[in-house]
Amino acid sequence: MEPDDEGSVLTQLRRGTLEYCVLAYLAQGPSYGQDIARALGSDPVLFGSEGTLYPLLTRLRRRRWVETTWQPSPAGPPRRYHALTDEGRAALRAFAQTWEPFRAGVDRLMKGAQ
Amino acid sequence: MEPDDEGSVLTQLRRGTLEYCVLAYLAQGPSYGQDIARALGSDPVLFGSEGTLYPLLTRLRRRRWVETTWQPSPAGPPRRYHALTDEGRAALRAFAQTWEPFRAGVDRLMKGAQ
DNA sequence: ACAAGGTACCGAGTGTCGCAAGGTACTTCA
DNA sequence: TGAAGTACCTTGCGACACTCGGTACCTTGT
Repeated sequence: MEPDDEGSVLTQLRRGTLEYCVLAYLAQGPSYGQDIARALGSDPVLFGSEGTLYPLLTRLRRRRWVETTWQPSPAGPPRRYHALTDEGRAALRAFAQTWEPFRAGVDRLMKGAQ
Repeated sequence: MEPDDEGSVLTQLRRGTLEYCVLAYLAQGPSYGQDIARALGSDPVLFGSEGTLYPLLTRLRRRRWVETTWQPSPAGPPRRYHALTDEGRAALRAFAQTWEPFRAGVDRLMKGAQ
């Protein structure tokens, strides 16, 4: 893929934030893969493809930031619901405190560049 | 390294933005490696170590976003000055237009998570 | 009954890029 | 002459978003 393709700029931007975006979405209530993909995908800026999501969710599970339960679907195969743990909430708060000054720093530099 | 270490969160955040931060700094005037490192390093949020910078500058040069000239230093080895090209300025503008909605999207999700 | 299509989950392989550590070279000054 | 400061550069590594491909479940139409 071309390195100066705009898509790849977004790809790089999403690194490190995507998993916290998922956490933030889960903070509003438990959800399952396809729903998360649709929700974050509705803002095409935040989320690329579904193939990204499942490895990410596995990572969150391994870190015990989410706990999962299988639940039957009204129509279709069962869904794996992901619920934030206390550790997950703490990680999300920690991220928010890192994100804030970072975003401020980038904004300041960008503003100075015009 | 611990995955929930705060340093590594920043490392991931910097991906994709760091090179545009350098471009933004260069938009204020040509500069050389050590000076860029000091300038961005003064905000410890944006910049980690010097080892990151030179590969990054090489990348910018290869994409013709900067042009370099060697100039003698008042004291010490010669410095390689990096100046933004028109292409570099265009890339910076394009990034600013990608960054804006991205940052807005993350902010919105983070705000909704409390 | 059984094929087709929608829903849902998952994994292997790839490439990019920030980082740590280590290395080279030039200049000045004691 | 050797130590200290400045400046540039490379190697090896790890994290993670992405692409592509695959499996399984359930409903519906014929």
